[in-house]
Amino acid sequence: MNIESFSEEQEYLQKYSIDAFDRPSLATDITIFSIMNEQEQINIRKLQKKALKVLLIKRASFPYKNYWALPGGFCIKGEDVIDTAKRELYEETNIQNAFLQLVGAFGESNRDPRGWIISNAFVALIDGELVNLRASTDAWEACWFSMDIRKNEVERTLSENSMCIVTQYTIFLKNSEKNIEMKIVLQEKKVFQDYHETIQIRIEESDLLAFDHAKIILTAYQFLKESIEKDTKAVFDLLPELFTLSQLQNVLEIILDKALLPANFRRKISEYVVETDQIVKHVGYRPAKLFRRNIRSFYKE
Amino acid sequence: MNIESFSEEQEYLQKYSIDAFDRPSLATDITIFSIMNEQEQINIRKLQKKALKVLLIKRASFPYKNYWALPGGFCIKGEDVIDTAKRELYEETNIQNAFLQLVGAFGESNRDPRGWIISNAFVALIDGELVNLRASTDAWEACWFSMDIRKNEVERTLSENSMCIVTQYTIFLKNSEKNIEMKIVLQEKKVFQDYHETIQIRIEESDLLAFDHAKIILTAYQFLKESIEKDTKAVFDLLPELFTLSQLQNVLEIILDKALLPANFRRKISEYVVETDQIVKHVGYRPAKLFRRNIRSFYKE
DNA sequence: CAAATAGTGTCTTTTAGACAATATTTA
DNA sequence: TAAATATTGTCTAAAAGACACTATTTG
Repeated sequence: MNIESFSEEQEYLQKYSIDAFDRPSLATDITIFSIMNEQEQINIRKLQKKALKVLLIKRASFPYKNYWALPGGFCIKGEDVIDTAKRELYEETNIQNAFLQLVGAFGESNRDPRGWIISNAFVALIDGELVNLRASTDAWEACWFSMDIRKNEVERTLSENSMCIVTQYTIFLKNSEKNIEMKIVLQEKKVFQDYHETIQIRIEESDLLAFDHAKIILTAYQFLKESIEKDTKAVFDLLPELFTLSQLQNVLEIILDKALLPANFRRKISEYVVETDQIVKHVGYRPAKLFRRNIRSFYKE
Repeated sequence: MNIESFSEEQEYLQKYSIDAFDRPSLATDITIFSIMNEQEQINIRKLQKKALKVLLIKRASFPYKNYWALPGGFCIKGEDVIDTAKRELYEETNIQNAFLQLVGAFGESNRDPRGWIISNAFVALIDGELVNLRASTDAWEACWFSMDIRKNEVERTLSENSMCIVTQYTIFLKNSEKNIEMKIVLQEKKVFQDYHETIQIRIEESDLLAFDHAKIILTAYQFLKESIEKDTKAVFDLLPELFTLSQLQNVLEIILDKALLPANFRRKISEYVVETDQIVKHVGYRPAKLFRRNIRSFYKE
């Protein structure tokens, strides 16, 4: 840039007022998924049942006071969006070091009664057993909800060059200790026309979930499922450093929502794991070897 | 919600001032990729060479006056983020109906000299031949740049439980008619430590590209490549309604950056396409059949 | 007919799926 | 030793890769 245009630019910037246009508040919402034990162990002779869980926080203030919501909060000046997400997540739940991925921008005009608030939604998979959630106080109450999601195709029209699929999703969120159960219903409409695809999600029933968080959770879930379907390796984020192959298989089965045959499963993931010399202890049956990820296999080329 | 808490909430909202906190301006930037003819046909007896292209706009005002930038602009109140992207894209380039996908949120504090401006970046693949770009004026000048990207591993350290890979990307952007060439250099650092991955991209050399758009373009390119590697079907967005299998193969080869064998390629994509009774005309060699997508194969289950 | 691209057939290798069998531990 | 899970071996089917071949059009 030459000198003239530099000073011209300086002048321009001095006159520039960022307040000339309306600005939104920018927030983040984070969907944290984990695969955890369904409940306390009943039979020591049996393997623990596991379930997909999502982390929610009870809102202590308006709007949606006493409703449940995703952790998250507003961007602070000078902070990159993902750093906002990390900070809020830590403040509200005590989770650090999650690998956050952006899954969507939610900006429908009526999504927040306080005004024009746009949310960038992130998702992360973590091993929930490793986290000590912040203790509940009057202001905070974070807890895990088991998540059961059911898909039901409502309508499908197909022609040579267009199609429309309407799917209804029913999500059950449940926390047994607190005896809370929620039923969320959403409708997704996928339209393909003029060689162009559009997807819309509408909340039909939101129960005790605040804002448009039902929509965010569904989007995050679809993101999780697709990323693991396309690349199995993403599943390791859900596991501790050391794990057994059955644990790994179980986690994968829950997300993919289908059973896998041990022999085939083991063959397939063998390159991603390394055997350690450690073994699971105190189980009422043959103990399994502990494995860890094979980092080399992740980053080879 | 009962009556009391409803009126309590109303009261809260009346007192609530959205101006209590600093807010960012929210912008969108859209990376449009296309696979187009490299230049005018020279030899009618030969197939046209094609290349990956990206759409840029010359900035007519400060900041970065006379630099090239991605199409995009600021969110208007009441508008969802993706609608901003669609509107700006149409206004600046005349493109409609692109399938936009969110690829990242860019909010580094120094990314825009005007102040705190966060950008949600979208990517779309289109068939550039179908678009009549808005004619250039004093204010607008949109044009396609061929994009050549080179990857070079600078450093790799691997241990049992951590790793660091530094990769340098050099991007050449070129428009022959206007005789513009740009060379962009970026460095990507991938670190895996404590069972947790982080990725950072730094611009080393940005040439005539405005803002942090070099970073956005690289991110969008990686997104494009990965989505097509994971699911071939995404490639159809880059093609017109009717296409030959060689065109399809060529497009795929450019993105995946590797050669494919015709027989195997055809077998693999056969379920996604339907033969039409039309044929390519005016070519100096055996004309190819024209195909279109098989929508049924996209949405079967 | 030569050049150039379009399109097919088939063999081999790799990967995925199914299923049966064996191994190890503890109540 | 019975119950429960861990682990391995092998057959089969499907998908991916390699390569040679034939077909069609136009200058």
